[in-house]
Amino acid sequence: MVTEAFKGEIYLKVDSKARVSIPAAMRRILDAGDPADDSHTRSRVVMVYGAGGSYAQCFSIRGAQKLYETIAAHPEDSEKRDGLELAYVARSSDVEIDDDGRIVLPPRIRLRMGVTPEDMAKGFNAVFVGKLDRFELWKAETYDAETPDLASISPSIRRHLTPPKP
Amino acid sequence: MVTEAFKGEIYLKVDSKARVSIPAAMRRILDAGDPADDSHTRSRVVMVYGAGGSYAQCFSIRGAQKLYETIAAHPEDSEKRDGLELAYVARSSDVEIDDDGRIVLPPRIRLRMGVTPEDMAKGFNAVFVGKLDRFELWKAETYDAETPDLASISPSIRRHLTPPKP
DNA sequence: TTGATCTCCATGATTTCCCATGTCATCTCT
DNA sequence: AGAGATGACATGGGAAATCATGGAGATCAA
Repeated sequence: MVTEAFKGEIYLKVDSKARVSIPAAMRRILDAGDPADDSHTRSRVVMVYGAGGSYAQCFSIRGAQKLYETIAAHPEDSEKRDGLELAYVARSSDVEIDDDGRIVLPPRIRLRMGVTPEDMAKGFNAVFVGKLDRFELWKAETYDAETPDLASISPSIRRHLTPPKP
Repeated sequence: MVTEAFKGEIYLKVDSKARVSIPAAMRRILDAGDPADDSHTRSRVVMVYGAGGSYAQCFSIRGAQKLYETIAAHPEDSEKRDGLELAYVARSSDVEIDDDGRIVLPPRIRLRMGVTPEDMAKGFNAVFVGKLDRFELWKAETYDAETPDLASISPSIRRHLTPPKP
């Protein structure tokens, strides 16, 4: 049922108006995952900044709906439910993709990513990191610093690529 | 059936006349959720102050109708039904949105939010907090103090994203 | 009349929209 | 094969529209 998935690390520029192009390949997945009713012409991306890490998590509309169903499965008055609503609903925004394939990063997302006023004045680089059902959006500098380089992770990771025996 | 939902945390100013702009994105949802009959030109928001917490809960007209149906599903003479009717029906007001997109906060709502006379004299900041089918309206100061900050909630929250076992 | 409330207007800031440009990769035609 | 056309993408800038907010006058109730 997995149609197509977010993949890859794509570096793109954010300009001084906080605009970024969404990588074309990812944009196509977002388009496909946005039910076409006539309340909105353009497709959208759901950006979450409440779930930890110095990056934003991004979902297609359908991806976000699945997330909300998971949240709604918790009892209405539970603490977990409150926390999840705070992290993934209150601390999220639906962002429209304009006709040039760009979005404007909302202020809170920029905050979460660790974007400084100087970054904004000059523009800065961001990385889109595909994670199958979602992608993450990082400030390039942060991503490069916090992400283990390939040499160190790959041998152990590879070992787990074989499905575990039942 | 999910049309569109309230999301995000938006900080706005309340002036000394108790006026606040409703964030444009939320206003659009309220507009869409207010059936257009000619008894009212302007759209409205249903503000509830009886449900606990130091904030007001706000619904679109349609959202409130759904709420009333839920309440009506409880047996007529049950204690739960009485409580819900008091909290969500008696202690609520329909507030009109003016042509500039603003509302005037009713006194009862201000009371619930913990707004002091000094706050009113100078004006103060409020936060609109989206929760899908409704949004909450807080005094900014209170919200910031009572809401766990991002760093502290996130690691534990993420762990709970797995749906609860039935 | 005196507050209080409602309407309308003004303004600065932001956001949105539209068009232009540069750079690739691909395609077409001789 | 190579020159040039074509089209998709990323990026930049200016003009126009929207948004939040402040204040002045009109209206209403007591």
